[in-house]
Amino acid sequence: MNLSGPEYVEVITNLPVDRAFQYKVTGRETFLPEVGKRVHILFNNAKRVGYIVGLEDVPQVEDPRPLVDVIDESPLFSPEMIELARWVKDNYFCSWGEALEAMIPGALKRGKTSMTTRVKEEEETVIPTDKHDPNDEQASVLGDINRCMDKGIHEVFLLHGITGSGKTEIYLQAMESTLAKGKSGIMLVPEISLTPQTVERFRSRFGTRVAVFHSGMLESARFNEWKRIKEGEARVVVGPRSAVFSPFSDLGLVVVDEEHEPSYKQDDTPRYHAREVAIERARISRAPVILGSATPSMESYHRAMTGEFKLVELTQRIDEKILPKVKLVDMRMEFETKVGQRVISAVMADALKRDIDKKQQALIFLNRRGFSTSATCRKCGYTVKCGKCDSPMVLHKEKSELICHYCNRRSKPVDICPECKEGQLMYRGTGTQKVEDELRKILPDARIARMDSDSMSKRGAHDKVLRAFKAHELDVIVGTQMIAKGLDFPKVTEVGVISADANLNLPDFRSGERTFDLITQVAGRAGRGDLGGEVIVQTFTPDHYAVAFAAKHDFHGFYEREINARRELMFPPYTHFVKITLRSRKEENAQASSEKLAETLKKKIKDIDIVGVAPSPMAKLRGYYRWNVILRAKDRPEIVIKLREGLKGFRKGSGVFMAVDVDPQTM
DNA sequence: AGCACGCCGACT
DNA sequence: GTCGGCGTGCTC
Repeated sequence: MNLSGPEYVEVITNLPVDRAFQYKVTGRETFLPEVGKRVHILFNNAKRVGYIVGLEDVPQVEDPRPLVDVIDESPLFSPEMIELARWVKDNYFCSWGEALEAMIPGALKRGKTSMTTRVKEEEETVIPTDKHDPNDEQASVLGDINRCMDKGIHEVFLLHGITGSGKTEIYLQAMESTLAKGKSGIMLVPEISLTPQTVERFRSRFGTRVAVFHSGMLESARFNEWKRIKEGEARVVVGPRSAVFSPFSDLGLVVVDEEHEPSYKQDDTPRYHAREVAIERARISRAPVILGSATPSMESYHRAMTGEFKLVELTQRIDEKILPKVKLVDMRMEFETKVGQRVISAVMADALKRDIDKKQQALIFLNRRGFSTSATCRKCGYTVKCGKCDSPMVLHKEKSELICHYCNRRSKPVDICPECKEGQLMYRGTGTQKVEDELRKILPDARIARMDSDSMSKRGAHDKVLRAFKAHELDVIVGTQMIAKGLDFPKVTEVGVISADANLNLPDFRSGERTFDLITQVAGRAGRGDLGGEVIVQTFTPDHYAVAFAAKHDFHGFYEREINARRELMFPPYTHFVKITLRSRKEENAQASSEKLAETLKKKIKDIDIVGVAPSPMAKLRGYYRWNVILRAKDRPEIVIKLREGLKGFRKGSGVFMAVDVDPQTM
């Protein structure tokens, strides 16, 4: 028996069971049981990994089972991180263990203590980049942030700055101050902007003190980086949302770049929002947070307006370049007058020709992969859909396939309607592949490349195209989201948006916001050099406020308009939505269960605001029929507590799966 | 989440 | 008679 140690430990697991279980310490464990260490336990007669969250001297059940062993010599989780996990489960509806486990690499979840890692690739020679002297605006923010760090004050700074206003330089210098004060910092970026260029920028400033996470990293590399952070070797982390859980013991700063990006929300359990976790984590560590964006989320800007966040408007463009002019092309007119100009308008075509003649470059943006977007029968009107999803099959010309963009199911393209077996199918709508074809017709001499996840699947392909573009071995790039962010090419004088309203008709209260963000972001790619720039935006709804304000570079105008609508409709940021999705192979079961759930909640929770019970906008996905129960609440932790209570008696039908999403990014 | 217990239908 | 369907409840 261990005389000094505890007699019992409280253990949680990654099961969706929101409770700790007690185990008996035998005294024969390899290591002393302590809070934050992993253990092996027999739970329900199965061996699994658990996490110690408490020590006890009195048994709560008659005869707790003994620990199998303590895995770790020293704790994996600090008390702060265990608290953070508790916050996550209280705000996002998961178990404590599920939240805790989201914080560590896969190998550790499986009980491993070490991993053989491949020999590190040759250290590249890193050229330190010049540190710019901050201008007045930047110096002022940096001063404020430094004061917070010195006094141990948690404050959230919202940096609203147009492209080129020097946000990244502020991040880098704030991070330098953090390190100078002997603390560590986290820099969150959306996965899509985690390009080699971004990483390079950090490495050049901080060298080997930087740890980097990105998707497509080998598990061993992930483990390695995690260990370097844990051991204090790495002091700065750059990574996507999960990097918010980096195991620093001396956190001094968290930066969330592009804070409005939907990719900060995890779309499986635990369904946390990394920006919100970042704020909570920094609050626990009494550290400042910097949120940065050219198009802040309604949520964050509203919190800045109410004084909860400190708003910093960066108005000076570092190089004093003026913003590019945005020209809207009304595609309704185009359709009426010029048959055959349906993809690229005459205005855009002329501008591109001019641009190429002048030996300048262009970026053409369309947020849709493939050649056409749907295949519809001329006779009976049937649209070819994926057998497993409620979505049209998209023609991909390269491999001559129909592909479902939701489940990746593939089939052979056909000419005759599979429904009526008579009508000819017409392939309608425009994807990046069609745009590429059209561009080659309009600009026969131009060197054109396409960048989307189809053409960029090979490792290094992305980098290769960008390098070629930089060297002006390419004139035009047509691409999806992946060309909308961060690219900085001085010879790009023309930026085209093929369809500004692609997202506008989605049944989602954020569709206006998304459209505004996208146009603004893409527009930011033009005119970054001395040659000036122009943006041409094709739209069927030039009068829509999201399109019109984006064209005028007027964030504040857009915000005012949008926030008023949100207030009137009682939508976020004035409330929180909770989306409960029930899915089943049989549609009746999904429907019956969601109706039953709504009834149960109505009965058990007083004042519950059930906004709707309806099929999900994507009513069928991967062979499952989906129904949503949407709730609305004033306070997030409160609705989570109430929901836990309300769900206690609820029995969903067999074969029905339920997912609870707090603050969903899509409805 | 698993897994066992338990209570009703169609089969060797 | 029994095999097995999945509804229900528990896991220290």
